[in-house]
Amino acid sequence: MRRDIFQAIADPTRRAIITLIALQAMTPNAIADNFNTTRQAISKHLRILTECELVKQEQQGREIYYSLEIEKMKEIDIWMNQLRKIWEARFNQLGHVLSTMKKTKK
Amino acid sequence: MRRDIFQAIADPTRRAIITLIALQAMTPNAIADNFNTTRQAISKHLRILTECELVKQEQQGREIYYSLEIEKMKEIDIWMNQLRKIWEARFNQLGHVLSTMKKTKK
DNA sequence: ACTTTGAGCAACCGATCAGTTGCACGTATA
DNA sequence: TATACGTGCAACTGATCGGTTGCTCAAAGT
Repeated sequence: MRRDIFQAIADPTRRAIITLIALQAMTPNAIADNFNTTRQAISKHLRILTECELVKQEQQGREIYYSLEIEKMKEIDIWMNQLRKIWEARFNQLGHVLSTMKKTKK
Repeated sequence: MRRDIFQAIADPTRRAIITLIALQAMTPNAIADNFNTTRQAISKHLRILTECELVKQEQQGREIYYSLEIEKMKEIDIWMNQLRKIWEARFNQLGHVLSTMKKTKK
């Protein structure tokens, strides 16, 4: 199974779950109350989120509290920053080309 | 069709395409040279990226150059920042709880 | 002990996805 | 004008997805 973060956050329901549990740990039932689906469907989403370590569980009696693994979210930042770097490199390159053109003109 | 950015970047091939054209505009054929798939498959990916405005086209004779729409990428930043805000709010709240506990202890 | 409650797991279903093959169309080039 | 090239589009296929229903199991409540 090729579960990665980007696939995990692709689904709107999963993004909503992430937003929900970002504020406080919640049980599957409590999470499901916020959606128009069955608890099992939410459970499936939680399994996917757990599989790619975006979420961690904490058993408390027969209840399981799910909370966000903030560190893992940074992987998205990392990708975005890599992209920004490439973009800036391109921008500098363009600047270089422009200054070269200027020089040539001289 | 519910094409949104998050679904667009869920696919690894599409992320690779984004990284490729972030540096410079490229034609579908040139892009396809970097992958083990057919040109048509890449064309499909480009259509999806175009549909959610992550990519823009520029016709040049019979060739079409695709380049990255950096502004659109910021939508990911926006979501991440919203999440960060929630996370920080939670952190402050936790701090408040801790200080309240301290006071109670006194 | 019996019942209720919270939760995960498995099997199924329709929809969507990523990829392929085949085709059509416009633009260069000979 | 005939041919090669670059591209998009449509139809098909196997795989995956998101969701439902039904089951089991363990922990709480009576």
